[in-house]
Amino acid sequence: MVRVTVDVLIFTLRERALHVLLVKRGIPPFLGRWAIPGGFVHERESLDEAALRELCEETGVSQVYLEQLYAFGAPKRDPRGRVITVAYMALIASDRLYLRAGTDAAEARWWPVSAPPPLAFDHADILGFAIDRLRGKLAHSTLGFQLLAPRFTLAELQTMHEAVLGRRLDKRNFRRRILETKLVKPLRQHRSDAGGRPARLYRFDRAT
Amino acid sequence: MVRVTVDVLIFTLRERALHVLLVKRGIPPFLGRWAIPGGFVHERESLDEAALRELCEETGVSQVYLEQLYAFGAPKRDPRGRVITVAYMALIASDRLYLRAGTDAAEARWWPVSAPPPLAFDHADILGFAIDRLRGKLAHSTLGFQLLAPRFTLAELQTMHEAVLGRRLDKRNFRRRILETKLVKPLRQHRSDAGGRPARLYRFDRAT
DNA sequence: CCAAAAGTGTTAGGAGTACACCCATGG
DNA sequence: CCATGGGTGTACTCCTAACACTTTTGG
Repeated sequence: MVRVTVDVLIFTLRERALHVLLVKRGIPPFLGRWAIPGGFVHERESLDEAALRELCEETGVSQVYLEQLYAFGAPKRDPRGRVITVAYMALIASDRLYLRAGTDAAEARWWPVSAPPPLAFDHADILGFAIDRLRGKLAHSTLGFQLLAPRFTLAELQTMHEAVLGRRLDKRNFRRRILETKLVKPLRQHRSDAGGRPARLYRFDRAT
Repeated sequence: MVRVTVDVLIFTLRERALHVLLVKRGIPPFLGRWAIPGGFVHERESLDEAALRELCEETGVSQVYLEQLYAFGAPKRDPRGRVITVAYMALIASDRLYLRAGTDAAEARWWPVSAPPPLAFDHADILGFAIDRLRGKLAHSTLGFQLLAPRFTLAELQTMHEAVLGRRLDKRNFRRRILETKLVKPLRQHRSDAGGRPARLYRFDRAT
């Protein structure tokens, strides 16, 4: 009989780079190898609910962006037997994150997607699939805002886009394009992190 | 324990309209209702292989375009118990089709996607998902050629696009755009179906 | 006053869209 | 010769991309 798991790719921004949460396996197979967090789907929960549960167990957060990616079902992807996995992608703003102590996993940490460690199972394929999907949807949807705090500067928004896409963007074109969409609403507040002119804060405005 | 099925949406063109193959259920639940053809995933086959197998059982064809769409896993989507289904989409040129006699299903026939019958389970959702995906990918990929015979006229190609998108397209713009892509190669042959000037034939040319 | 980051317009090229007439063939 | 479908070009709009200097603050 087939067993079904969900694996959840949890992305966040740290230090201007896109990171993914991985856990170190405490049991065979692939003991000590890094893996995408996940687990079996329970009898009375939907796939989406299972993914939310895994996400919450791992990070303690809820109310996040979550999207199903793809079902991976090669017969020998898990040496223990027939396991099909449905991969999900979650995006979390780093200000909402505190990694939960005492998880199932022996160890959990953030890895930059530009230089991940060797991964267990077919998880490298799954990670590649997720990054492609994330890049593809960034321009045509509002999912990117999920990686930012509720109030953000345009420089932060641009840095996020650059981190996801892995390339630099033109500041003036970026700002014009963003402001034309009416998806962000300027606030009266400003913020000055380092020395320099304080930046205006914006918030995401789904309505318009 | 969870069971896993694959459901395969098989699309083709008939009489200038996009059609989908549905089967009439011979057993409860939803006895007599129309449904997307599918079946359980076997122990030693991948999801893709299971979808190919179902497709071949239903239509007798192989070597077709097949793409995984989405995994549907609401706990009560099947009243008999926990069944997760992975939906696939297949595209077949009508010249390659002959519906296989003596399938599992009591009856199988083509339905126009613009006016499908009431469907079993959550299959109406799945059909809607598939059509959205097909429309979305038509412009940015070469999958549409799978719905045509190896040699086709530009009018046939345009009719196919119109059938999938559900709207009329401008002839001159369509032809210019297609020819600019270099994806089609003109042949020396022409064809005259009805009265009128014979149309030049083309073939899909993946190489360039 | 100097360093550091924020903020701001114009131009050129390419993509998409609207639109009307002549051509080749069969009957 | 006429009905039928095949085949062609131009102009306008909009989006994208390239590009450099001024402004505001903290130290």
